[in-house]
Amino acid sequence: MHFEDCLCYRLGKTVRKVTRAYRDEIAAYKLTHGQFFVIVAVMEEEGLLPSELAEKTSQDRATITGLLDRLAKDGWIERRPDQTDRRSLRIYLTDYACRHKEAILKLFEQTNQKFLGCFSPGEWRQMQEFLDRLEHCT
Amino acid sequence: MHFEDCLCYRLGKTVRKVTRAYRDEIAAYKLTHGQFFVIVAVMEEEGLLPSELAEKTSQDRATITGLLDRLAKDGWIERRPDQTDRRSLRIYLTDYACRHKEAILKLFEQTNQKFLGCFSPGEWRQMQEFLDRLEHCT
DNA sequence: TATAAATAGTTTAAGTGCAAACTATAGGGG
DNA sequence: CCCCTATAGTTTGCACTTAAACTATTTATA
Repeated sequence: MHFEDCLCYRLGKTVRKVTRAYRDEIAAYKLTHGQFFVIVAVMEEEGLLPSELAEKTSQDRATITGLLDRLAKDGWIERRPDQTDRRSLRIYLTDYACRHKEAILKLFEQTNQKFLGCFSPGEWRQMQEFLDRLEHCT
Repeated sequence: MHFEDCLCYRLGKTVRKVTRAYRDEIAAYKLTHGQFFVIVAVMEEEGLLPSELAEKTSQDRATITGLLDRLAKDGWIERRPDQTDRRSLRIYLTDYACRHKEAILKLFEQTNQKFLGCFSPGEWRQMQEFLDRLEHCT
């Protein structure tokens, strides 16, 4: 059995390479790829809860806390208390983030396209199906 | 553009789920999946350099240093000086690791099979081809 | 209405990932 | 032989990941 046939290893290797390429694309904004996905998610819909952002980006709630911490510190987002549930927070863009909204969303689109461009639509559907299967074959 | 069509996000999501499943499989040995791959690599061939293990497992040299630190602390491997190049180290199994060698390699095989079992041989080749393409399409 | 259970978010601790700087050693001209 | 460069491994610093514990608040139920 070679490592190339170990799925966990194989996926990890690919994700590290793709993540690095992604990082280079978005370097201009000094955002990590994780921060980038969260800010895009907020730009797509403001006022979500951290837990909803965790769901939307498929990440742990604790991870989102850290990402929001850094996005807030760097002036991209702000946490506002929910009007009715004092446990909850609502995430909004700062003015700074609003000014960069169009450019960020465009960069997101372009960068994704760059990778998706390696696949025909049929291949991409096939790839998605493989990934779905993996997530559920446990 | 939905997140499901963002390759970096999509792969990250899958790798997190697969890694978690993998972790559950090997939990009995109190090894993380990263440590597990390194110890398997050493079991397949003793006496390699850390840099060769980094190459073999597709990880950064600095990451390997940390993994070897913990494997050494937990009594799995030992670093021995190279006979001719005093910069180099050679990685060997401890007696403890030797006693668990067969079981570990078997577990590696079984766990991989569990995931590979979700794919027909042709599908797995297709998947490998997709991953290779992604790694090179930058 | 007390009280127990559930929920939202955070914190903590340990490990992974990686760029950049660092130490020690080796090897190649001059 | 000396100096420059390359190499092996480590360290440092910061970010991500996750499990588990924790705080504050809300909801359900007895």
